Amino acid sequence: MTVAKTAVRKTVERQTGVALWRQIADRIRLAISNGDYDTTGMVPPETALAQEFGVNRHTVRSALAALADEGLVRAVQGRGTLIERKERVTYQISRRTRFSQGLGRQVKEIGSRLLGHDQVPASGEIATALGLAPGALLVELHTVSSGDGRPLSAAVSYFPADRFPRMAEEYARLGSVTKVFSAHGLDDYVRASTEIVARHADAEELALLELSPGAIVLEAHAVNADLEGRPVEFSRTRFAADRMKLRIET
Amino acid sequence: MTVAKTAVRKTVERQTGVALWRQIADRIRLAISNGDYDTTGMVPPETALAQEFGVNRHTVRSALAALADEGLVRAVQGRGTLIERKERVTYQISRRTRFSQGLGRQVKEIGSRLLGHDQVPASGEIATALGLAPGALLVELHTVSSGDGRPLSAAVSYFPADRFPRMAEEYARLGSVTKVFSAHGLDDYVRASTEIVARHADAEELALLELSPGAIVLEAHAVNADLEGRPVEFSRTRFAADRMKLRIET
DNA sequence: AAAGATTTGTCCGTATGTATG
DNA sequence: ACATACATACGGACAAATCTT
Repeated sequence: MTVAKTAVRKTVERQTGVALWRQIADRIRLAISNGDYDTTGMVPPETALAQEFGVNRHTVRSALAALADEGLVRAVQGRGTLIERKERVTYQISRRTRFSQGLGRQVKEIGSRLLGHDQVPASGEIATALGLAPGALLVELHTVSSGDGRPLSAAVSYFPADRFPRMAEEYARLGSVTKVFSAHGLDDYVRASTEIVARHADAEELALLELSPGAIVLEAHAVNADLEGRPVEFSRTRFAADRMKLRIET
Repeated sequence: MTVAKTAVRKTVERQTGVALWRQIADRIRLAISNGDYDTTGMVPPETALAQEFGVNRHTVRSALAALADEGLVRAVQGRGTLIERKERVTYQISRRTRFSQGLGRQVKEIGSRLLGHDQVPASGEIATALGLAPGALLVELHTVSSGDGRPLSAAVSYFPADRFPRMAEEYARLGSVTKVFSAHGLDDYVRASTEIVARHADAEELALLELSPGAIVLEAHAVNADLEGRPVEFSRTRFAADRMKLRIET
């Protein structure tokens, strides 16, 4: 191919504060989720991986041990390293985005846990997004959602308290924002806008999403509105980036 | 908030393959982009940071040195460590997404560099996305785009060779896919779908986007189609995550 | 069934990077 | 700048489990 030659190392980088075994674990995880090893259902032999990445076999073993610890692969002596789980869950963003709905076909069991709730005054970005005067009362929900036992996202959601006074209690009972909206007489709503940023997870997110340090989160700020265009929800959702893919239909 | 005085390193962890200085650099970078230090425009003193994170001052110095190397902060003897503030550029994704258009209002100067081009047979995901039989000829473009001299994205784009035979040459001349489409008689097109994944940058991306090791890229796979719904472009764009925000209008 | 090849598991030692004081 | 402790990475050798011939 006619590409200008750049002095690019095809191998992993050293002395960067990120251990080689972790960089290699990241690359193998990506290859697995890309389906690169689907023909065999196994990771290539340690010696082959060591050669591919230009490192010692021990280093590859450290990487595979980390992936085994995540439950992504399982090593069997004499046979190889089997892939246990490869799928990234796709989260679809469209005008009719519903959290649980799209996920239902991809995982057997969806979990929604309410970590806590509060009443807070609107301010700044949230007040603007919801079209409220600063100081208007909001219901704040902290939730974690998981698929087949693996945490997928941690969210903080805000709702106008005057319109959805029983939000927290109903959510604890129903486990779905869509159902609580229904219980408050709002039968339909649409996604107005979504903003997405990627960054390293902070300590709280590492704990909530059961991630290891250096992990990445996709943070989405979303506004949902009723059919008259009045905003009904502002949410800040942190997705575990290595377990999720976002799909946007336009 | 009430925090225990002996906050013993709840925030950073050891033996995880990520050096403490890098974990701390990540946290300071996040705090800067959150605007936590906006009142002073400076990072707190090294001793304060060392105490906050429960690490030795040497470790904090390593973290700050890394951030200075990125150009995010500048240490001045006797004064402190000054923040060189940089805003995230917003990239808007909608049915009418045009790369250069939305960026124009946010940066003074947009740069588009053609790294190379090739003719390749369609296969796998790309053939599917473009609705072509495997083996159909494609034009492949490698490009890097920047705003005010900072690299923002690196893309590999594919176009049906029979419909856009002069794609590579015209792009080199016009510097915009939209203009080349026009030159081939395609006056309008729409974004059909976009899939987004976040991951660590590989060695090639670190070089192309001038990132430091451990940096994050947002990878978007997009399909553009003409008004009859026939796909005209498949692109795989890697955005420098710490310089970009994606906005989705639905 | 036996032998050899392949692949993961474990042990030794050495050099360098990271973190503290 | 120095000293100390631990994590990371490398190299080699061999054992144990599995598959192929």
